[in-house]
Amino acid sequence: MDAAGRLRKPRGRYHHGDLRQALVSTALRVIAQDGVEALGLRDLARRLGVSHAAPAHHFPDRPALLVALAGEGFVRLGAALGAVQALGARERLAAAGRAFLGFALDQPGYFRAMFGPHIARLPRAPEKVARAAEAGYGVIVGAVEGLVGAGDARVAHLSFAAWSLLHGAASLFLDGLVPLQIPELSSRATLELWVDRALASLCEGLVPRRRAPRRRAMHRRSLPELA
Amino acid sequence: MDAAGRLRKPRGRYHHGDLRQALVSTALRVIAQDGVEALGLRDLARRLGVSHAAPAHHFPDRPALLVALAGEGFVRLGAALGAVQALGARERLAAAGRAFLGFALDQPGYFRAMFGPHIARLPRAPEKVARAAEAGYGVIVGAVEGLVGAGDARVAHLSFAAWSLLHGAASLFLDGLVPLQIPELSSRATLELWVDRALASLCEGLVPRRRAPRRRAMHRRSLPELA
DNA sequence: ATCACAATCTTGTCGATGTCAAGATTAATC
DNA sequence: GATTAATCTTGACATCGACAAGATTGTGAT
Repeated sequence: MDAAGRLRKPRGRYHHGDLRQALVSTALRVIAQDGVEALGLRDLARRLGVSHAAPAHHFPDRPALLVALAGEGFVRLGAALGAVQALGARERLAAAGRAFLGFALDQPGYFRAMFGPHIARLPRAPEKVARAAEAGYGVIVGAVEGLVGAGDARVAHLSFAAWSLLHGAASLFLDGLVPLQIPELSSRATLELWVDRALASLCEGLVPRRRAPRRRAMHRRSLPELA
Repeated sequence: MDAAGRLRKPRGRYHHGDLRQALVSTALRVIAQDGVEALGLRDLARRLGVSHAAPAHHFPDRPALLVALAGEGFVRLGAALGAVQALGARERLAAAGRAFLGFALDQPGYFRAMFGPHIARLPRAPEKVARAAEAGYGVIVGAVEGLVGAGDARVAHLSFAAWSLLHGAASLFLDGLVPLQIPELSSRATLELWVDRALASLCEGLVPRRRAPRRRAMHRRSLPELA
């Protein structure tokens, strides 16, 4: 097998040599460019110069390929988030946020495969994905615990808020829903800065640095319309 | 035409009578249950007791149906958000957040059609969708302006943070990615409460109520890994 | 009333897809 | 070097979105 990252199969050869890896990387490129919906097995085979049924020998069906992508994606995200663990309690959450957002923007293929709307309906994925996602989420929770102390009731709140914020920002940006509305946010650097500030604001609001009179109140406002 | 909300075509009749509306409402049900990917024109026709080519007379192709759903969804979301405008500046943002989240949870079909990853790639949609989404986003911006004053540099930051938070929370919940990780969040009421608190925390952090020494600093921490 | 026209629905077809089955070719192992 | 396993190919089938052409029904002018 050749060391070079060849994708298309040479015309003479019968075997591709590294079809599985080629399928994965090409699928990631397709998803990054045109979304999960645009991913087709026959199309992949065509791009790689291989017969339409060849992919089936590496991934039994389309869902299996997506599950494999999501699984590898979670491993990579876990690695990126794990590197944050070494940091001090004060900077860990901010670093985790930057790592998450950076992963989403750098690897949109993985991100979409991991967090797309299809993921919950993927056969065989839920348990595996849930466990892997839990690991990533655990890093966020750990960082928050380092901030407010483990066992604090605010841990769950702040973790979830941070997770939602990061997921929302990444999704909006990747799906092209942000630049249309907020011209300032067309650049990636601005997005990262703003998310960084928003995360800091969240902490500031939920766990004020100055010893303010510990008011976890402010929520006794009325809930108008929703039950 | 019968007033009752009939869906399937009576066996004797040649015309359905209200096929367009039946297509829309059935499509919403399908999307709410199984996602946008599961939406098929032939499947819809089958459910409604109509030939496989009948839908084409109301929606030329699949993207057109999705665009129509997204369009109507934006109208409804706009109405829900518009009702917030009457409120006082202090409560407007929280109310807008609850309205947005309530819409997403009550109308998951519309929400997915509006904010799914496909939306940016939908032909003819971008301009229309962008304008409609801008209107909804404008309500958020307006509410924030009522809080910190128009022209304030923090308006854009806080608006974007709130939007990301709401979008992320709604997406995670609808895609089944939350309950697996955070058992407390299996109930909708808890989700709404937590989002409400998170939104309040965001405000608290970015625009402190007490006259704290205006420190928009805290961002001079180093940016370790990302460029 | 009736006639023409437009709207609506049906049947038939085409190319493309995912999946399965069976055979061909190459690599690996004893 | 022969046998076995892995890999790839060809062929087929059901299903899908889309197009074309014909059938049926509602509408409006005369």
